[in-house]
Amino acid sequence: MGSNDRRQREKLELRTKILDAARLLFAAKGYEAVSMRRIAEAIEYSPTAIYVYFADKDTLVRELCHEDFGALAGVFRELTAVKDPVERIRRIGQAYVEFGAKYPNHYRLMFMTPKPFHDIEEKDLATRGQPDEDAYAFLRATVVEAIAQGRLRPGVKPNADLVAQTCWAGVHGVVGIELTHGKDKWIDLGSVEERTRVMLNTCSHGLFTETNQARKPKSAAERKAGKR
Amino acid sequence: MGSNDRRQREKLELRTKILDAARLLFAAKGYEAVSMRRIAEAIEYSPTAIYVYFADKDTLVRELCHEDFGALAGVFRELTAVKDPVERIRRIGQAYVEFGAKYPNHYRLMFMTPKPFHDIEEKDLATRGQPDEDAYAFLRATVVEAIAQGRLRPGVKPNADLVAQTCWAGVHGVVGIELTHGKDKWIDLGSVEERTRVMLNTCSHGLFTETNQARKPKSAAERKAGKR
DNA sequence: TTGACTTACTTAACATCGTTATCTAAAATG
DNA sequence: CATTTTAGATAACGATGTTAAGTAAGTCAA
Repeated sequence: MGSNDRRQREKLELRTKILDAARLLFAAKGYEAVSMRRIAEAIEYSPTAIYVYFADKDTLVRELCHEDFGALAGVFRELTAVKDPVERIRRIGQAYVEFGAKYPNHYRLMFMTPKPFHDIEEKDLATRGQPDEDAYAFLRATVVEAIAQGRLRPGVKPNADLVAQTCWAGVHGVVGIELTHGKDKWIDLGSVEERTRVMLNTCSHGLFTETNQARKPKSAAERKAGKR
Repeated sequence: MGSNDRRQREKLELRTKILDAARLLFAAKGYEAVSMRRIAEAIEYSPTAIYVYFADKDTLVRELCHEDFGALAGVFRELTAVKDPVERIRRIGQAYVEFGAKYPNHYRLMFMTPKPFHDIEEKDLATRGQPDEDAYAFLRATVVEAIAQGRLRPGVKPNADLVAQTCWAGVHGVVGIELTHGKDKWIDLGSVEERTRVMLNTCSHGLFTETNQARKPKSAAERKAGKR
């Protein structure tokens, strides 16, 4: 029946209206500043109407973040074009920091707040391990590629998770410091960009071998190993 | 007058009683779980009595953290004994992660929560730049030492703040991931210890030169440069 | 000793929050 | 047309941080 469709469409409309109103408040003021009553005021409904669409405040805001994470996923997807895995890792890190700096409140909630309980939902389980969807899996896959190409610095344990998590921790730390101390005056923080660059250099040199070194096409070793 | 002294002593007693009660709640359950009313209940006073001693909840808990940070400062102080600056940096990082893992709630508040406004108090200004008191200054001073000894990896900009902040960001990221994703199931996290080790190795090799390399006592370069 | 002032503390209240229970009215369904 | 489902509203509960106003005791000068 057509009217049924219309009702569902209207319902979806209000749902996105709620999300949009919440997004504005959340982006501007953070989690605490978003209250059900203020969202309700913005959309001109009663506060409890929101509970028809979202179980509670937390799932609402998480849903919001989940949506906005499409942006980051999109950037990551584009990075598939970067052939050199180590260079791709650098780009991933750069994109990650840019995202954190641009959406501090989203970042805080997604990466700096322990998830309550419903951490593993069907959705999460479904996208688990697919690089296009799961940002960590994408990083990990790139590390696997780098390891396969023998790009690990000698002495580094060839554990993809460990290496990926170290890269992640590096940029995560840069974002974290920026978000919580970026406006402090007692510490002499440079620009995020520069700190990111130094961190990426550190990870490159600390975990991997130089691109040139491994790719030098005229080395004796390569000529010996090259099959193609 | 003696009775006046007694009164002041009693006042201090209640103050520490408040802090102790708050400490228990805070360490166990975190900032949100600490409510003025519950503290009041624990110390058997009315909730508003606390406001005689602390301006608001935030300053109370920050004061608490400030006290407990003596532990970290103490560990740092002991590290002065480590002669090699790069090794000392490693130890600083290790102590930092251990502190974060041991006192997650303290860590969250001090390093993962933007300070409201009163960031710069007299106390902070007074201890500013003294390595014994200011953990960051201690790290920075060690980096300065390392740079002075020519231990920076070629290509790394000899900016003490930049290098120090990169080391800090590295371990800060390790702690951050541990605190917010340590109990997640969707990600394959190894032990904090191992991740810390890899991160410290990464920073060592990414930012500094090998201890051996710079200290090898029999190299021609050193014999030429050595004055003593 | 007395009277004014100061300090420590309590009671009551305000504004806000997330959330639930209960109700109403409209739409979908048989 | 009667029944059931649904969307949404009103009112309320229990909790929060914080403030205003009151009280009782201590300090101190005359």
